[in-house]
Amino acid sequence: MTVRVRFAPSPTGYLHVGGARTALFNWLFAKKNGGQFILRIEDTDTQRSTPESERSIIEDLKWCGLSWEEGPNVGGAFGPYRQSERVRAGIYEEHVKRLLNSNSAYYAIYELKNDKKIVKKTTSEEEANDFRKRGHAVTVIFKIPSGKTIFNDMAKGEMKFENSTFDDFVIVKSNGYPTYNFAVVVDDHLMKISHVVRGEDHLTNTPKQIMIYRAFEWKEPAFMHIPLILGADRTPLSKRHGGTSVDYFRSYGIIDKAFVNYLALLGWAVKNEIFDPFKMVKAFDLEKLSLKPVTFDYAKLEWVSGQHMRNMPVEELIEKFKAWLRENYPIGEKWFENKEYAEKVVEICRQKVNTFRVLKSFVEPFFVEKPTPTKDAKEILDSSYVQSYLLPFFDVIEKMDNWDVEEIEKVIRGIASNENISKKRFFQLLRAALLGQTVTPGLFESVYVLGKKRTLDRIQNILNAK
RNA sequence: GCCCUCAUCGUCUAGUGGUCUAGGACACCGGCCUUUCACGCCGGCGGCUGGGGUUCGAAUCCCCAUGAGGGCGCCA
Repeated sequence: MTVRVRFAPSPTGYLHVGGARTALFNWLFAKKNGGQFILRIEDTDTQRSTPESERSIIEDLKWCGLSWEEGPNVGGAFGPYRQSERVRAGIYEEHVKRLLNSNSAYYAIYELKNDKKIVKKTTSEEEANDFRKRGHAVTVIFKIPSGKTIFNDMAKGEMKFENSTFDDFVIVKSNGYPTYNFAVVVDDHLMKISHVVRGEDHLTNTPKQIMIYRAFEWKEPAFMHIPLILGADRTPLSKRHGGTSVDYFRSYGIIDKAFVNYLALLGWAVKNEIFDPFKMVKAFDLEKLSLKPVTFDYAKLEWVSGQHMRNMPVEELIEKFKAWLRENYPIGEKWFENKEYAEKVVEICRQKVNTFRVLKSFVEPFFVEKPTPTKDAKEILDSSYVQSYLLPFFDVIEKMDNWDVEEIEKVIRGIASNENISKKRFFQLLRAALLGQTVTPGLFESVYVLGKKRTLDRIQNILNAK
């Protein structure tokens, strides 16, 4: 059997980290089994669905590195892949009729001014249309059969539900659109989905859906429900906890691979925690996922990001960093005109930061003509002793022939011990003078990367301002 | 209220009846390195939700309790 899985977001907001994780696990499962990963847009909520949301969800999925064989704007043999388009194609309508005919569903006619109160149930289309013409709201309701519904969840084992614990439920709204529980069944079946892997919030929807499968006499796919992501206080992850959308972490400056790495880590035990999830498909095993709701740990995410920051080839990091700058700090893109210099700068800065946002602040002073001093740096530069230590530094640097880190270190240490100043103060003074910050990459490396000319120019600038 | 799921350090987890005085990672604390902040290295703190069983033996199996999460929409 070919594995076909899908991710089916509703375009009513941003892609949530939980959604991203679900999508990732589906993707991983598909790849591992040589199957297909399908994207379907569930936009049957005409009030809340927006095209912008669909766009941003798709963009965020792509940022995560996910790709799909079938979906909107991609096509495929089982399209269309937007439910609104499927409504227009009459796909659900045709299936509702079958349910009506087999007595598995009925029309509900509501009181004229009260669309909560059902005044009549019927399976006659004619009768329903009649009422509709007279202004009554009409829906189609699925009739819960008697008995039990039993299925096997891939993670949790046998699930058994008494059908009597469920109430008949609406499958077609009065505006003609199918409801979620109905549309998923029809689409998953028609799209030949073999495994439905989704959040645990859908667990109790599953028996309802299975009842529909059985009413159609269709074979249902395999189901697996994965735990939800919670915040530190064990309540559902929300804005109060920090960010919840993929978009948030993206602009926060988390590296894409690290984000996906962390998502995979949530519930998946591996020996080496830092990895490229896309190279781990063989090792991936859905059924080994942990069953308990997981807490989203922002600190660990940052750590994972930092690991990737340092491990990945600089060229690759720079590509990603440039993409981040394009979206968040466009003037930073021109920093990379001098590729060789930029590479060196990034190389020394990446050693100490975890996110692009912080990388940007480390890197920036290397690229601007005259760095704007931070408050701390300004305080140092305003003090009276500045000239007396910067002058000898200038002279010594100017005389240097071999421009290498060891030599620079020797020279700087030399001044610190000759002059009447502590190493710490002197080093901080140089940081402030050269980079306008008191927190910088290693001082000797910084001077080395800046190069002789820039170093001299910057010192000259400070001296002139005195 | 009814139904469903889950339960090992603060967090993510290893563990599948004896090798567990419960292992790792993040966080935290201390130290080293040292030029700031970090990175890195070393060390420390810290946990089997409770109660009953089953068994020679339970983190591991069963039951109950408790706690947490989810569902019970013309939302998905």
